[in-house]
Amino acid sequence: MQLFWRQGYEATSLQELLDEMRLSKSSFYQAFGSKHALFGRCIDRYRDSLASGMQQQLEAAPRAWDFIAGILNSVAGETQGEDARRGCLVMNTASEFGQSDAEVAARVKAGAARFRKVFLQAVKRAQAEGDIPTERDPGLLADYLVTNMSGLRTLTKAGASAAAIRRIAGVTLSALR
Amino acid sequence: MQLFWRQGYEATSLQELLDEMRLSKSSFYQAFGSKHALFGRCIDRYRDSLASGMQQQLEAAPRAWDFIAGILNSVAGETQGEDARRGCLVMNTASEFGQSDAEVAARVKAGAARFRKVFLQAVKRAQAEGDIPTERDPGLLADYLVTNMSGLRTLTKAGASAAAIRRIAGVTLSALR
DNA sequence: TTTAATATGGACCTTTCAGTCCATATTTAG
DNA sequence: CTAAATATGGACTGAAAGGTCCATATTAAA
Repeated sequence: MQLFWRQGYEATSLQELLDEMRLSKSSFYQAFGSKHALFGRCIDRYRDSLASGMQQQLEAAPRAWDFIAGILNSVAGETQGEDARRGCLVMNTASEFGQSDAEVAARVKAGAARFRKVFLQAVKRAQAEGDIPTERDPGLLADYLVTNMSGLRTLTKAGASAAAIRRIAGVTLSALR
Repeated sequence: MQLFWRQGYEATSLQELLDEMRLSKSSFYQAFGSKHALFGRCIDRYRDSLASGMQQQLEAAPRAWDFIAGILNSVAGETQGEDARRGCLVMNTASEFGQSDAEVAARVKAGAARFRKVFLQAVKRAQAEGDIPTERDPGLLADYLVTNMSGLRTLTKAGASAAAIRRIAGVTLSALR
């Protein structure tokens, strides 16, 4: 999953996967069937672990607004360190595959839907807490947040600085009020 | 350029390029040197032609605001037709390469900067025309617009409908007022 | 301890990848 | 018309791609 996340599907060779997993080819094919099948499971795992992590963060946040602002600003932190600028596996995959592979496209859609769901809860709670006007459509704002997370991460890949990301995230947030 | 745009760099084979260009291998290598070199020129060409097209649209628009709204909403149209959901070559390349290839990264950065420049002009004119408050930082809003264009196009690749794109674009626009 | 089931290493397969090379056409210049 | 320069087709290369297969280890059960 880490390799696919960092490099994408095509750019990750079977050999790299074997080396990283410390597995022989036969063990690999017995366990996973194919590179493509493993990739599918990686997307699923990524989606589940990221979504549940977000969920926990949301539940732990004193205010849903803090969660939303925190998630958007956290992209700034992804410009530094070991695994900098690797983006989001689901959106990276959307970009690499588009609609060319039906199975992959379905997984991407499911991933986007999961992330949207967390944002939807967050927006609704923020509305209940008085931080977002109740007349705004929470589903639409959730879509908007997914869009902006994706956009911010792509800008990160394009070389944007942490400071730039934080400033743009501020504008994104301002649309919710 | 069309092939790289639709499929990305790795996923486009030399053979596909030769077929599309109706060129033999020797002619190709004499003319372009390598697949990588051609790719670089494609990015440059894409950047120049897209940026100048945007510039023209901006100049032709009765109000800069119409241009901004039009560009954002035009992504909705990219969900249908022949070349649907191929995104933006520059941002697709940002996603595929990240910072892994210095030469490519520089070209991506130059591309993003060009698009930002057009948006910057547009925002400034829209401020002069009274459609965007003058106290807003035009450079920041330009960055925000690039971010949202990228995000909308990635959502397109993830399978979002034209209607969804238009609604999200509406939220994006609302942050400018 | 013997037998059955599972796991694994490594050789091998075909295909495709980007890229090179050279002999032959074709074009341009004098 | 000739000679030089350029363009091109096609054979060829080595490397790497994903994937298969089988004989040998290893483990678990009786």
